[in-house]
Amino acid sequence: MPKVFPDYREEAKNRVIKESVKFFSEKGYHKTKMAEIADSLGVSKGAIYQYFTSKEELFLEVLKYYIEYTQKELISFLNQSTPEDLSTEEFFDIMFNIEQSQSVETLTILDRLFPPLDFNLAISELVKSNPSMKEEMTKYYMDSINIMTKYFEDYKKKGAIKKNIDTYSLSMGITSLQDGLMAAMQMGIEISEIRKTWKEITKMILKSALSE
Amino acid sequence: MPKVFPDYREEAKNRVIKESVKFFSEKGYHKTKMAEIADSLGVSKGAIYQYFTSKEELFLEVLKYYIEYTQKELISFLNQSTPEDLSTEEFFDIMFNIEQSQSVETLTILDRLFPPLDFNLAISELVKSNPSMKEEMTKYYMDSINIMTKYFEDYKKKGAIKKNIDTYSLSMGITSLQDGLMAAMQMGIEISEIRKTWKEITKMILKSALSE
Amino acid sequence: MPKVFPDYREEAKNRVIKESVKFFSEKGYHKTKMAEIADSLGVSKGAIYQYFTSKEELFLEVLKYYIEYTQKELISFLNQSTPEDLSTEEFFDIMFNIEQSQSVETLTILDRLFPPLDFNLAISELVKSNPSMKEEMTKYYMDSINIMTKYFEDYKKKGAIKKNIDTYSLSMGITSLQDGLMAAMQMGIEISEIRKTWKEITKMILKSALSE
Amino acid sequence: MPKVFPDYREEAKNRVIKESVKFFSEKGYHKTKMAEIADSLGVSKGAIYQYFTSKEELFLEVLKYYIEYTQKELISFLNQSTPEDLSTEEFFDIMFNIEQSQSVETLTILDRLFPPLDFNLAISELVKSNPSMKEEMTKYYMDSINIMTKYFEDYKKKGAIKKNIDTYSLSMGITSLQDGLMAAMQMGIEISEIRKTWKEITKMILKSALSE
DNA sequence: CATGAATGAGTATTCATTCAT
DNA sequence: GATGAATGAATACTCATTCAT
Repeated sequence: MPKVFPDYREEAKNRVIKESVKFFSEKGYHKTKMAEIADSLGVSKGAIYQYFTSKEELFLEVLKYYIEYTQKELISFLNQSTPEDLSTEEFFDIMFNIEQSQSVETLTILDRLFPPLDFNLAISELVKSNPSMKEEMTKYYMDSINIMTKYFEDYKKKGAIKKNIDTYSLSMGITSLQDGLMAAMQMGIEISEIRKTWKEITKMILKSALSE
Repeated sequence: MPKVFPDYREEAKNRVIKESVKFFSEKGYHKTKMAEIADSLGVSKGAIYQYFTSKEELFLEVLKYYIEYTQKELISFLNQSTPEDLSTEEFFDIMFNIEQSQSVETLTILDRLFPPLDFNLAISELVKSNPSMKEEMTKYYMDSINIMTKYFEDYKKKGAIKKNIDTYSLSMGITSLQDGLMAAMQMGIEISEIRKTWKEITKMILKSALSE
Repeated sequence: MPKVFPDYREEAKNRVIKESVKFFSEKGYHKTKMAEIADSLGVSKGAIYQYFTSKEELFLEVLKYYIEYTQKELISFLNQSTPEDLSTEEFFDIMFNIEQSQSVETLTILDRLFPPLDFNLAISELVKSNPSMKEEMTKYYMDSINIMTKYFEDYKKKGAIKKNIDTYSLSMGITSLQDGLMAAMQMGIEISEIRKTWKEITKMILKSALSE
Repeated sequence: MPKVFPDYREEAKNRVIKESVKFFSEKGYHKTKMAEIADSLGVSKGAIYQYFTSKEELFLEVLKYYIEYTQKELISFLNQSTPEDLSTEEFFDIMFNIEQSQSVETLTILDRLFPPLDFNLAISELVKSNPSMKEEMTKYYMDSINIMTKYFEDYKKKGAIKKNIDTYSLSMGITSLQDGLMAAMQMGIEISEIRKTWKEITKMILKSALSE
């Protein structure tokens, strides 16, 4: 591990972030201790503080990492799909970070990622004492909506989506449905139920939105 | 209030719960301190422990109080409305705890209540150290879905809802949409945007679900 | 120890202050640990934090306590003495907190008090990050000068001090001499040497200041 | 500067010392971090440890540097002045490290040096964990006194100072007055006030000490 | 010689909870 | 029942110092 390597610092940060994801997603912000992240990385606590000023900052970076990852997944999916594909199991699995095991019955959440709502408690708490963070989070949230809006707008121009549809509301609706179902997942609702709901509801929405 | 009064205890508990709601909803679970709840009530910390074994228990009671309140609102609304009314501003305002001020422009969130998402999230953290709690919370969540399902089922029998519609998925979809928009509200998205999305999306969903 | 006693809080604070004096004076600000103060008092660390927000605040209170004590000693001495008495061993011993043991040879510094300069390091450090504290300290310092100035001014009116003497400078000079000798004491200079210097120099100063 | 140069080491040490002076004098011992000294020098922390075993040792070297500098100034002044010159503004400015700007009103303390009291005090804390250091510091302190004593003794022999004057006490008195006024300067007392006190008090002392 | 990543011992501070009065 | 002083376990964070490169 050449420590004088130019991008060593950047790589080290990333290693910490990736390790932290596991803990924050599994145990939440407060139950996660700096000591256990350090232990898990096989380094001292001090080492983490070389890269992140505080636990809060580390959490924020973890958050960004996750959000950016998710946005990329979304963009990549949209680039190769038609609106109808949104009602698809594939889209559901990607956006909900679900991994299909051998048997269709056992679905597990990818442990290298995590449901975003697991963070929201911490976010909503941290945001209250750190208003600048709110802006940033809002920005990320809106970005996702805007990406989808542009996508729908394209299809609207092509005539695939009805003229009278507000693509921005459509995007926010679909995003919200996803977020809400993510919460349901956390409440312990069966994934199969959630997946079914996703397919049914998006189908209904799209049926109204798409031109015949 | 004479202390010999039989349900003095019950009333005292309620007073604590109602005061606690403000803090938990405004500052979240961790940032809320037992001391400040006590101060705000004008009693000592010890007094609270006369009624609640722990902060966690208090929080749970607050949760139940909120959920029951919300369920009542939902039931009461459903009792006097047709499915179409779900796309209505009235329903939105009730379910999102929004209070319309004099001017249409200024909408404020009722401070005596608060978005349920914050709760869902606090739960998701607490649930991990108290698994028995998960069941209870899931039960509450499902109850709400079931109430709505029964409601839709009635309309299905009457023929107002198409035969092929899965009313359970419909209910979960609408509930999730609501939860997701609640999250958007917390992210700082304009209430007018959220309301618009709610109206548009529910209208789309219902258009597909309702018989012509 | 009745904890609900009206002035219990005030008394408890004082007990902490008096205990802390020992440690701060002996080991300085940084080497003194909250834990040892607590241990020495036979209470938990938390107990101290009930009365003082921080170590810094505790230190400040200790400081005030000391300064006020010293000012009182000064006032009391001046009230019953003529300027000539300043060159006296008694004054020296009082102002330098020196206690004469059985044998004249063994002089010990009172352990319930402490040389003020021992604090100055901490003060000068803390003052830099807490400008409001500087004002307060300056105020205390000036108060002492002013007390002495008024005293000399009285004697000037009575004709005992020459008309052309600036009593303010005289006061600051004597105070500074004292502070400087206190530092010398800390440097390990023999107390007998310091005492001798005090007597000689004050005598010289007063010889010039007092009317024949 | 070629690294093969024999006293490269010595020069490097000096560079570190001169840079450290700024920080120690401005922020005190504890608030000064090795990292900031290194940064300010544009080198790594490790580099400093090539020349100084520890922060404490560095601080001590800085101290010596300062004391030696001050002693040189004192010696050089005494060599070309009579005792009366001690009451002079020039002596004050030199010993108090004050720099006269264009206008007489704006006096600034040289930032490359700093009041010795700050050092005395830092010593008093460090000395406790490193008693051997005390001797060394005491030696330095006494050296200064002795230099002045010898100086006065010369004048005593010449008959300029009264026979009955203890020149050692006289020296310690003047040194202490200086130290005490240095403390006053740190307390935020106006330099003009301090300078005035210096002139008045030394004049009084010398009036008694010098032969008519 | 120089670097700077990693160390790890050290500590102030917080706060839910208890219990003597 | 009520009080609030005391508890004590729990943890984030600091920074002088080391050492592999």
